[in-house]
Amino acid sequence: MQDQLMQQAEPMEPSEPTPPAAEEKARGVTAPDGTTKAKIERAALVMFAEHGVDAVTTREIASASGVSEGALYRHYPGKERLAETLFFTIHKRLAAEVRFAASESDPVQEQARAVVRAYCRIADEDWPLFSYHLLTTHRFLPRAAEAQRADTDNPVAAVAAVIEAAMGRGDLPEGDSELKAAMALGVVLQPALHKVYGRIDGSLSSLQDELSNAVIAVLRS
Amino acid sequence: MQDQLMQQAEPMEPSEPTPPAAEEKARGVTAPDGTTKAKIERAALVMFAEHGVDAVTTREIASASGVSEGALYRHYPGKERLAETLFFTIHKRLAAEVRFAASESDPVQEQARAVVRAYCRIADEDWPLFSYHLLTTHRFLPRAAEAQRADTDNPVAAVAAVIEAAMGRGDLPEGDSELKAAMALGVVLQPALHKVYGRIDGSLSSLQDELSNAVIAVLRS
DNA sequence: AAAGAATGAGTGAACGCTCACTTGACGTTC
DNA sequence: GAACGTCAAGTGAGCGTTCACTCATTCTTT
Repeated sequence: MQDQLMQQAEPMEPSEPTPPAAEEKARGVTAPDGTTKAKIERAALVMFAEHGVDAVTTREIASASGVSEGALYRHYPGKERLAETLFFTIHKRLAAEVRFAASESDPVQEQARAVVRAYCRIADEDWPLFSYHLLTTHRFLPRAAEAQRADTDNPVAAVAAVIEAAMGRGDLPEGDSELKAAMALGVVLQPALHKVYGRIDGSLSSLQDELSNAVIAVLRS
Repeated sequence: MQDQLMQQAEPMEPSEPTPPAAEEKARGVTAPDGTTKAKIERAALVMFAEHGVDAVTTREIASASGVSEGALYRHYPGKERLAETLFFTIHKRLAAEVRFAASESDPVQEQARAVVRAYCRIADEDWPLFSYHLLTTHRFLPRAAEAQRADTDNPVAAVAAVIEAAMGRGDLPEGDSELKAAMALGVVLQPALHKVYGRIDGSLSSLQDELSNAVIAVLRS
């Protein structure tokens, strides 16, 4: 990206392969940090989240991650599969975290608080990954519609399961658990979206009390 | 679309220019029904909503609306502006309907019910338009970030204004009206999204009581 | 030296958009 | 009322560009 000049510039040490001006850390999503695969994933993720999958070219991903375009194809069969992998990585992780957070607490209010806290933590820890998931759900979910209900776990099913269990326990009034799950998720995800649009600043975690209270109110409504 | 065969086929009456098998009605979004512009808009809208703006080609839009590709460029400077026009048409309409619905009722619960009812009605009346808006917000909103706060009215600002007024009136406890607006919108929009994904069936209106109750619960939380 | 990883110029296909042309409705002239 | 001119609307083959992907070659590691 920095033109052809730097080719015969000073021979920087190989243990620091990224240019000095670069500030991005290459946290892996699927691969161990520092590997070529991780660099590709991180660069793709950040750009996908900002501009959308279609607006980012393979050349741009290569250039931003400091590797060649061909290297991308050694690790992924194509751009689409790369985008899909990134999506489902966090998709499955969110589901797992929801189930875990709910399993650690008891009355449904505490479960709600724990789940909201987990969502906020994940979002703040890796905002590009979280916002990418938020913005591209409609690209990948319909395709996996069958796999959805079958093997692949997902956040919605996880939340619905928690609600259903609470209903069975008498913690919540009986009702449509799918709808309750959707509404509860909306309470958290819409503010997250507004953060993407710049209408809300600060971390999501700083809102967790208000979010939790609203979620609990929805569940009881 | 139907090959070259039909050129010298039976001479169908000119008052019925659409092929007999066609079932789409060409409800206009910006233009009067039946016009070429309306046909283009409707076809583009349906395909954009289903596959995303980038996945639909101008050739496909032309073929689906039964006009030539060139005709599209007589009415719009390009595909992107077509997509943008469709988006902002409903964007502004939603804002106007929110303000109107809120102005017609008094205590904030009734306002919430009226606004939710309006949202559900619009969604059910023209689901392609509504779901297109839902799925492409992140494509157009950031661009209009400045215009957003200035001249162009928008649903979020409208909802926030209603909430703020209710707070001033003492109808609701004081609090962050932007956040409350986001959460309240999420309660409605996330179930709408789930309808897009096929996780929820039936009209949105059939859920309006549950949605209203949840929205009110959020506002009071 | 052999295998694995990375390179980057090259390729073919697809796409948004253009433009010379056709069509038909309407007005004007004699 | 026939001939002509004008104009808006529509057409579709074709143009230039972009992009995902390939592969012969080079570098790196063991």
